[in-house]
Amino acid sequence: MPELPEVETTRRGIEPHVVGKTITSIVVRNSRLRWRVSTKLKRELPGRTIHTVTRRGKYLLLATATGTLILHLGMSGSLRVVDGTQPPDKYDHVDIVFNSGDCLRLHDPRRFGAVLWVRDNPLQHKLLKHLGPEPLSADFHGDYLFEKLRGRRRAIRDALLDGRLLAGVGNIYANEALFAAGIRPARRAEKITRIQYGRLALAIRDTLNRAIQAGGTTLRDFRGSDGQPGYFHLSLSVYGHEGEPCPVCRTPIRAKRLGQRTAFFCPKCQM
DNA sequence: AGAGGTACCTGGCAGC
DNA sequence: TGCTGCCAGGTACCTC
Repeated sequence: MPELPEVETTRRGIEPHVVGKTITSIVVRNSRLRWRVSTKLKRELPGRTIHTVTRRGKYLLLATATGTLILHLGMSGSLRVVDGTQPPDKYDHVDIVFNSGDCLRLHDPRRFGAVLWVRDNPLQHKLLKHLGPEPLSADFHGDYLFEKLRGRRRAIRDALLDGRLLAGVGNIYANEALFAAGIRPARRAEKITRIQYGRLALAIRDTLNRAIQAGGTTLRDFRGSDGQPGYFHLSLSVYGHEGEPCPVCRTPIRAKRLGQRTAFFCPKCQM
């Protein structure tokens, strides 16, 4: 589910409800997420106050004075702020309960998500340390892509999914941005010109920004922190639209297996 | 170093 | 209706 826009939508949704709140307890109903949820959380988090809620790539960082809670939503995770008395459902694996009576509830059917507690600088944690630039930041631009991908033979779609190149872009937005830039997903990175990379960087930024504005993309089960789905799926041009007409030229959209995941493109608009 | 495959897990859906 | 197989928004880790 969640790529950068969905995580950012979640961040904005929970921020006003958790900043300044003090944690009273942690409830772990199923500790078997991507990594086992540490029992340290129950000891160390009560009494801590959340100072900030930030995002790095697809990771959410809830900072306290003594450490940071790192949350990842995996493929199917979502976070909601609910009244602590509300009964959990089958996939509500972790609650972070606050002194206000509210709790931050992690729902994750596939359990690819993560909840980690780190005392040191979270940006130096091994999961975050090697992440590439934020696509919405000033240090991400076409020249960066051109320099980093010079001589690389891999498909551009695969390169865009690599968090070490660029943080937070997943399969949906990689495909959508490539469509907007007129570049085929299977195109070898080394064949793309500096000019085209300039267009691609702008397309990535624009696609992500528009998705955030729409509250993210809901394909199956994504819900924002208010329980509402995102609406960007209504704006998807190619992703999930195999056989349907290209919104620009009406040529049927094609789907192609690239590596382990499906790429979508317009054979006429994308070269 | 880079590329490719596997693994983690469940729900939904197409096809029979 | 029910079973089987395949697919899915992520990414660490392994082998070649």
